[in-house]
Amino acid sequence: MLNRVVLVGRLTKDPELRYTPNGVAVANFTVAVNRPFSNQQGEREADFINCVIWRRPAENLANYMSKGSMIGVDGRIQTRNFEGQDGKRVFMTEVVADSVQFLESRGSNQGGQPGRTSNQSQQTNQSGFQPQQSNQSGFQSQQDAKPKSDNPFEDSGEPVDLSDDDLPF
Amino acid sequence: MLNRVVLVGRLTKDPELRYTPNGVAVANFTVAVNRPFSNQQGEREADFINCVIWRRPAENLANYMSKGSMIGVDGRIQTRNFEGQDGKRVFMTEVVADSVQFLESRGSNQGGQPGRTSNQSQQTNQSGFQPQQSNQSGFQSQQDAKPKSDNPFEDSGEPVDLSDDDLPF
Amino acid sequence: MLNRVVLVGRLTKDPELRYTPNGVAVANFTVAVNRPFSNQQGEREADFINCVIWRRPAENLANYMSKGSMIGVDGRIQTRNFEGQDGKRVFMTEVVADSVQFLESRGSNQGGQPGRTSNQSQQTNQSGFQPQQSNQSGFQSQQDAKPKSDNPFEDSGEPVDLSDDDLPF
Amino acid sequence: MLNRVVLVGRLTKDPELRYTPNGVAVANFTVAVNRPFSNQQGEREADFINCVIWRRPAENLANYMSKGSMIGVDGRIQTRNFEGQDGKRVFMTEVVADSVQFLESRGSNQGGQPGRTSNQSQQTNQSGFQPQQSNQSGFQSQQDAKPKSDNPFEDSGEPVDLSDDDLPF
DNA sequence: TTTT
DNA sequence: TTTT
Repeated sequence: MLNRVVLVGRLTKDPELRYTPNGVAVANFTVAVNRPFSNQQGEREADFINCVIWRRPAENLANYMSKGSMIGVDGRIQTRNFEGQDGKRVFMTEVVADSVQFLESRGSNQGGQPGRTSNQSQQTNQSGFQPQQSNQSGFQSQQDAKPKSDNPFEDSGEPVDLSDDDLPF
Repeated sequence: MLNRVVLVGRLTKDPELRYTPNGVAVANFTVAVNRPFSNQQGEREADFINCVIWRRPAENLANYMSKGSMIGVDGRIQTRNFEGQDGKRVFMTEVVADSVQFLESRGSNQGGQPGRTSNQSQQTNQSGFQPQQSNQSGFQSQQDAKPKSDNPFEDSGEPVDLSDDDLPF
Repeated sequence: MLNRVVLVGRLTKDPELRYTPNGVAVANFTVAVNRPFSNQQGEREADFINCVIWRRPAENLANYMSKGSMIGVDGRIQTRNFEGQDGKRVFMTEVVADSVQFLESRGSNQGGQPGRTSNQSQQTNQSGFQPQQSNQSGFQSQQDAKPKSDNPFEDSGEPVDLSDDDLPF
Repeated sequence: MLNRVVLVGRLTKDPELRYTPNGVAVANFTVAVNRPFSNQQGEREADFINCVIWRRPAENLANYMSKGSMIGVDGRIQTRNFEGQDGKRVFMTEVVADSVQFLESRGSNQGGQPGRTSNQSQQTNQSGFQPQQSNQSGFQSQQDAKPKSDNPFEDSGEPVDLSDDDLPF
């Protein structure tokens, strides 16, 4: 049974990185993909597609990409259902990403805030490692080492209420 | 912005064919796609993916495929939201199929009820046109002429409460 | 950089299973995919797409599928070039399959030769294990155990002139 | 029969725009897609995938994208064979693009030569229409109007030796 | 409950 | 609120 999804679009907000009780990283994010046609009012609409990614690539995504970043996603559609807070069954459909490609971080052309990894200007960045520059690579998150980061959210790695049952492997 | 989905799986129920007030055919269906791995209990789970298809291919799907039929779907992910019956906003994600491939109708190997198009045995079918035989083609619904059918559901073509706003073109 | 291919079509011949000097299984096969439109002569043409698959799934494919079998392929496009026998550089494009789905073996509906695994009638097969029946599963080759087989070609596993350089991992 | 390809990569050279004797535009181009893994020498290799696109999107591609531009491709694999100049049959595999997405033109971050559409600096471009800026859109070529251009190659539209038999519709 |  |  085949189940394959490929998306290219922009993050509607910063990815949300969490850790399962067992310490497995998982990031949720939403990709806005503009439709290739206009509606009857002549407007271009978009689809807002919920995605999840696990482990190392989850951390890379959270480190390098932020609201507005353009990414590519290769994955599969997953459906789940769970008890809602009102006791009703909630059905949800999301894309489980096998890999994510960093196509362009928000601000990469304007010298703005390049992701949440840094508050210094991109222009004066001396690190030599600038994953947020789309023109340098378009690399995939799976192969990237996890860089040192002073992002307290990520470093804390505090477990949240996430069952390992969601783990696809 | 890229948005591409390919699925192969089985219909969880007969496709539901409707017509917009303007007479445009639209079919809703759900595809069960078995996951390629087992969960922690060692069971194989499936994803149940809601799909829509418009116009002629919608009619072909409803005519030839039924619960249990294996199909291929080529399409894109669409998200919508609407006012639920309880006044709350409902978000939904579905696949809009560009084309559907008929891979095998339920019962095609066992001589059972081949779709809803006929109540005579497949063995004695003299029509010469047997779309439900996966070994004869694997043809795509887009190219197929709509055959005469005494299926009252399809012929009635009664308009239902469906806005043309949903039309993707 | 994204590179994703999904195919559903039929094997134009039996898969060719080989082993690298290191004993790694690799199978070459060609999938015929009918085009969804007719040419100017009103004929339906097909694309004949060369594919490779490695390791266990290669053995499964060779064991269960044969000329005429319908399969699904999920993979990526690979290009290579090598010195031809006439000293000229040969460029080739093929699909490297990550996984293959067995949709229907040739003969599964006609009771003919079901793959190369058996020369007895499908009707009288008592083995209880009939992977070539598309109606029983549509399972993926990755998860299947390699069954006992008296196929001399497969068992010999004789090394051929295949470099491990071709190995994608 | 399903046949779907999605690529994201960079043009290895400027697209080659031609016209059939009937005046139908067609562009050939090659996309380099870096592989997501290293070979045994620890080097990252790439696949160089030949593509074709027809009609309006062919002209848009040639107008806006050039060597080094990053694009997304949604299409299908096509195989053809023809008589080579040495009388031998040549088999070729290429991707027929249904649509192309402009992700980033070469030079869009460095202020270099932005495509072949202009020889003035990107900085001082007053046109208000800057398709080569990936940060402004990521629009698809299908929807774009063909802009006025003084590119002699494109304007001449001289017919070349291209059979309309290649036309996919 | 959305990106450019 | 699921297919084989």
